[in-house]
Amino acid sequence: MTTGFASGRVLRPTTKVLPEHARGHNRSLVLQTLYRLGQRSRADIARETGLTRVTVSDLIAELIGENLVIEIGQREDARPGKPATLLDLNRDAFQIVGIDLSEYATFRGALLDLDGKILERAELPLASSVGDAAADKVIALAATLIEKANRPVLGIGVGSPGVVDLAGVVLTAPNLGWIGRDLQGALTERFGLPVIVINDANAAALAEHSFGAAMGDMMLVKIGHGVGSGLLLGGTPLFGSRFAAGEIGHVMVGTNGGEVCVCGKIGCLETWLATPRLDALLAAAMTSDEKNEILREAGERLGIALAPVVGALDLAEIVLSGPTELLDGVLASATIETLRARTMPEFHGNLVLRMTTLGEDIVLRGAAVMVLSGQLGVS
Amino acid sequence: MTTGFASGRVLRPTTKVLPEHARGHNRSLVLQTLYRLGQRSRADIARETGLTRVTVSDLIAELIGENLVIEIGQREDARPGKPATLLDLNRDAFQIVGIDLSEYATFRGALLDLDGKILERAELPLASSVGDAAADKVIALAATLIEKANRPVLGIGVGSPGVVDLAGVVLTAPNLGWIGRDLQGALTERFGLPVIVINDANAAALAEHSFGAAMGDMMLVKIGHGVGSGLLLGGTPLFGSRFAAGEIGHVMVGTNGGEVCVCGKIGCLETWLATPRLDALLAAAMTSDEKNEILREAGERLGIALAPVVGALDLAEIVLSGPTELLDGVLASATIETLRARTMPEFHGNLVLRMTTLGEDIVLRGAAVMVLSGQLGVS
DNA sequence: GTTTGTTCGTAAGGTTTACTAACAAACATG
DNA sequence: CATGTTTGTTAGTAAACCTTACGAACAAAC
Repeated sequence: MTTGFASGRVLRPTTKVLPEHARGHNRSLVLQTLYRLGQRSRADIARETGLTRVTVSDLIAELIGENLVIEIGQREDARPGKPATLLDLNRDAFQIVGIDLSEYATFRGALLDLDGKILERAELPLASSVGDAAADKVIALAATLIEKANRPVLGIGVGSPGVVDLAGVVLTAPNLGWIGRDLQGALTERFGLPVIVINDANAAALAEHSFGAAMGDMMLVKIGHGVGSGLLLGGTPLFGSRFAAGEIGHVMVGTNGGEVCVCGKIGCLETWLATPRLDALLAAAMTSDEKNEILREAGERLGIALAPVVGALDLAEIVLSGPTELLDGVLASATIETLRARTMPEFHGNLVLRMTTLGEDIVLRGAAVMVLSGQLGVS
Repeated sequence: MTTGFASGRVLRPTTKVLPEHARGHNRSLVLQTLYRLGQRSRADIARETGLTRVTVSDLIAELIGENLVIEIGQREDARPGKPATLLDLNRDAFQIVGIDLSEYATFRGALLDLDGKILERAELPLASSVGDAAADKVIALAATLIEKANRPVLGIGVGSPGVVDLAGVVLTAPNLGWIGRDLQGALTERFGLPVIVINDANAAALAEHSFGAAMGDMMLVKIGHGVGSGLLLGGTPLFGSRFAAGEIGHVMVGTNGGEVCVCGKIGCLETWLATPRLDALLAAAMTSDEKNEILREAGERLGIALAPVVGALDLAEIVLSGPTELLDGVLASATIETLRARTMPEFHGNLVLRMTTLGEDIVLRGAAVMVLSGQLGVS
C-alpha cells in the first residue's frame, strides 16, 4: 500500500476503548487520590479529580463494596455546612509479598502492607542452588510469607537479577542458572495470585521513585557482585528493545587500560566497580590515601561511563544502591565531579547524585510497588 | 500525610477520562487504520479494530462530514455478498507545512500532502540573521508555503536546533541567538493554524520511524555543524527532564586526548565529528590512507560515546543523518565495530547502524509528522 | 431562638457511546 | 431460481458520566 506515514506508528491508538475502560481509569484515579493525599471526603475527591460529586460517590460505593475504601468518620474541624464523611484507602485490608533475588547468597522476602511498610520478613539461604532448585526456593519463600499474612494477599512481586521480559520470564540470569525460565507463570500457577516478576534494578528504581524523593527522570545504579541499573524516564520504567535496558555492567569504560573481565573484554564497568574487587583492593591497600585513590578511580570510571547517558537522556538524578561504606563518600564525589566535568553545565549543572534512602529493602519494596500498580493502578 | 506509595506517581492516571475521550481515541484508531492499510470498507475496519460495524459506520460518517475520509467506490473483486464500499483517507484534502531550521545558512521548508510527499519547496537564506530577524524569516518562509497551498493547511511543523520545550518555546538556540523564544506562539498568532515546534533531531527521529524502516527503540545521530541526536523509546520521542535529551555534542569522549572545544572542555564529541572540522582535516590530508584514518578515528570516537547509551537503553538501531560522503563508509564501519567491541554481544549483537534513507528532507518531514500526529492522532 | 447561607451526599433525569439484534440490499454459486 | 454470504443501516439496550435539584447538617448573624 502507501508508504507514507502508514508504515510508522506515529498515531498512537492501537486498541479500541470502551466506556468501561474509562470507568476503570477513573476508578484508579479516585484510588490514587486517596492514596497520595490520604483521608478525604467525596467532595474533596471530586474537586481534586475534576469528576462530579455524583460520579465520585458512585465510584466510592463500588470501592467500599470491594473493601478497598472505608469510611473513617466525620471531619472534626469547624466550618459551615454539613460535615464531611472522611474516606481512606483501607490500608489494612490487604498485604503484599515482595521478594528480592538479587543478593548473592540469600533470597530475601517480606510481607508489606499497602503503604509499603514491612510487617514480616523471611529469608532463605541460596546455598549455591541453581536452575530448578533455585526456583523451588523462590516458591518456598513465597509460601512462607503468604502463611504469615493475616489479610488477603494482593499479589506477589519478585525482583530478579538478569534479563526479564514483560511477561515475567527470566530470559537469562547467569548466577541462578536460569535461561528462559517462566518464573511468573510458575508462581501464578502455584499460588493462584497475581504475580509480577521484574528486573531487580528496575524494581529498585521504582521503589526510589515511590518511596524516596526521586524525580521522574532518574537512573538507579545498583552496585554489588555485579553492576546494573534501572531507568525511569518520565516516571515510567524503560525496558528496552530486548528487555535488557540498564545492563551496563559490561560496557567498556574509557580508552586507557583496565583489567580483563570475565566476559573477555577489557575495562568493563564491572572490573572497576564490582564490590568483591573493590573489597579485595581495599584490603590490600596499606594507607588511607591508597584506599581513597582506589575509590576515587572507581567513581571516576563510573562518571566516565554515565556521562554519555546523562547527556543523551537529560537525566535529573542518579541514585546509587549498594554498600554504603564503599559508595557513599570518595567514590560518589568522584562520580559526580567527573559527570559535571564531562557534560554541559548549562543542561546538567544541577544533576543530583545521591545514595538511596531505602537501604537493603529497595528491591523487594519496588517489587511490591509493581503489584500495587498492577492491581490498583491503571494498565 | 502518609509517606507510602503516596509520594510517587506509580499509579498512572492523572486526569479524568470522559466517554467523549474514548470516542476520540476510537476515531483516531479508525483514521490510523485507513492510514496504514489504505483502502478498506467499513466492515474491513470493523474487523481490523475490533469495533462493530455499527460503531465504525458512525465514526466514518463523522469523518466523511469533516472531509477527512472519502468513499472511493465499490470493491471490484468477485465474492459473495453485497459489494463493499471502499473508503480511504482523503489524502488530497489537506496539506502540511514543514520547516527545517537546522541547516547552517538556510531555512528550508516544504509543502507536503498527508502522505508526506513533498509538493512544493521554498527556502530562505539565513544571511547571518539572529534573534527577531531570524524569527521573521521563519514567518516569511511559512507565509510563502501557505500561499502555495491549494488545499486547507492542516498545520505548520517546525524543526528547530537547540533546546525546545513541549510548548514549542525555543529555550536556547545559540546559532540563532534565541533564548526563551516562543516560536510556536508567534506562528500560531500570525497564521491562526495549529503549529508544532520541536527539536530538529527529534523531528528527524520521528521521520525515520514513520517513513523509514526504523524500529521503536532507535537513536538518530545528526551530524553537521554540530552533533545532536534524537531518541525514540518504545516508539515515543524522549524529551528529557529539561527538554535537552539527545544533546550529546558536548559530552567528552574517551580518556586519552582530544582537541579543545569551543565549550572549554577537551575532546567533546563535536571536536571529533563536526563536519567543518572533518572537512578541514580531510582537505589537509595527502593520501587516502590518511583520509581513511581520520574518518576511522571519528567513527571510533562516536562508538565510544554511544556504547554506554546503547547498553543503558538496549537500543536496537542507530541511524546516522548528515553528509553521506563523510559518514557512509569508513566512519560508519568504525562506529559499529567499536560499538560491538565495547558492548555485550548477547544483548546488542544484532544492533543495526545505518544511514538515514530520507536524505536532507528528514527534519521537515518529521516536523510534518508531528502536525499529522497532533491533528489526527490521539493526544 | 430564628434566619440565612454553606457544604455534603444522594436522587432523578438526560446525553453520549458503543453494543446486540435484526434486516434489506446486492452479490456468487449450485 | 433458490440459497447462502457479505455489507451497511435501523432500532433498541446498557453503561458511564453529566446537570439539576433536594434534604440534611452545620456556622454565623441577627
